[in-house]
Amino acid sequence: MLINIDLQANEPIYEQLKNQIMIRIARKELKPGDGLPSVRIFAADLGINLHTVNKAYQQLKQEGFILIHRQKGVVINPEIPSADGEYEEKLTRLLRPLIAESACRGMTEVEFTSFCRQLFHQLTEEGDEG
Amino acid sequence: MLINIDLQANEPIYEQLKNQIMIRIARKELKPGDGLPSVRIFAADLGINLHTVNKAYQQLKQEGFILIHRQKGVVINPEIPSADGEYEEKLTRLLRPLIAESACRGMTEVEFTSFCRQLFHQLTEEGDEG
DNA sequence: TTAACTGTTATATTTAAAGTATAACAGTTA
DNA sequence: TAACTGTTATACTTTAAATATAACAGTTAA
Repeated sequence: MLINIDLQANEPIYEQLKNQIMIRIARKELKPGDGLPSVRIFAADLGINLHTVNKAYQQLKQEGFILIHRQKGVVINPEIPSADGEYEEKLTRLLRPLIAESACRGMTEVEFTSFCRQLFHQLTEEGDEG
Repeated sequence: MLINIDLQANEPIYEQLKNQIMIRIARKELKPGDGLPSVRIFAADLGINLHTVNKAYQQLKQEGFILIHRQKGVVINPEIPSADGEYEEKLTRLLRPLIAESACRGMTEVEFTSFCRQLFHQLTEEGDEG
């Protein structure tokens, strides 16, 4: 698990952890059924507290990305819930300010969507680890 | 200035304010040279503190969206800085987690970019106020 | 059985950000 | 002079994030 955490960043550590794990699932560096470190091991590796890892795990579990078996450990969910109406609402809420600022700064619709397409590519096609 | 603020939301009030103003600039409901309420008036209208409005204004000024003349008030900047490398870095940092989660949830590149295109349209083409 | 490991829960504490409450200053305008 | 600007300063409360310990319940291997 090559995870980089920036302790100085504005973004909360547990959010960074969630994002890093989701990014690795998208890149297929983490595949369905793959295991994640225990909260204690992961916390020790990253030099952070056990509860911070646990908070990330609990939210990832709540959102359907991982399964937690009491003594078997943490595993990537083979059936991550598809994007539904609720998720699209969340996505809209988060994307709208980014699109607004980009438009204010002169980016066209084509420029913005091309930018997204390129990022999407990097996240799903790049790398040899998957 | 029809601005809606949700005092119960997780998103900080000054962030909501910044976003609402940027969205209205993108929609051309706010045009170059248009004035914004004074910090005191705006705060009173929204039922919040003067400093919260001031914080939003200071950041919008810092990012080039507004001009502040000491006694003349606050005005939409006619020359909002274009998207540069630094902005694209920020945009990448904010978009990557959204794209990763969308990919995990089965959205394709086409579906995601279409979603963005639609949102972009709503923000720049919709409404009669502009 | 014992020891070592899981996730989970509880409690207490520290730190930083967000927001509020007042107050004052300096400059402009009617 | 009075009323309005943005700005700055100080003090306070509330909340979220993160840490520090400790313990519990269940599993697994020695």
